[in-house]
Amino acid sequence: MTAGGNKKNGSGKDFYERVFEVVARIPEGKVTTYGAIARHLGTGGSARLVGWALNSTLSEEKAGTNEGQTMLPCHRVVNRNGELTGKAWFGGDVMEDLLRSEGVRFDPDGSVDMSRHYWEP
DNA sequence: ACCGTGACCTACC
DNA sequence: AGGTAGGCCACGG
Repeated sequence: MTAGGNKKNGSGKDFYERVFEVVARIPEGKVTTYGAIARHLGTGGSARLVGWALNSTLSEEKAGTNEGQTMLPCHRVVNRNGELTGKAWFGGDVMEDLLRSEGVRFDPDGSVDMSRHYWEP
């Protein structure tokens, strides 16, 4: 984790907070894409930052900073292809199970039905 | 201040 | 139609 395992506390939560808000606003049974979020934030072409932001936020959550409601439904965030990219980060099939629990339909390939569950900020 | 990395996306060949 | 390459912004060291 040269640059992945970050832990910025104090200043620099600008981007993370923004992503957190958007992702937290995702309705149940709906999924959005990194690019859409990035574009909404203004980062536009830097969709990777969104995923990175989630990673950082997750780090905080894991650290125990989740005083209020630090539940970031990263499982509702997928790539442009509808694939659960961060599935590995979740720890196996937790992501898929969560989405399925919400009523999300999965394609035979294992991707989410963007046509029915695509939500845009 | 620069380089390297990152859960991506778009464009060109 | 498929594959490859580059780009974008942000953060750590």
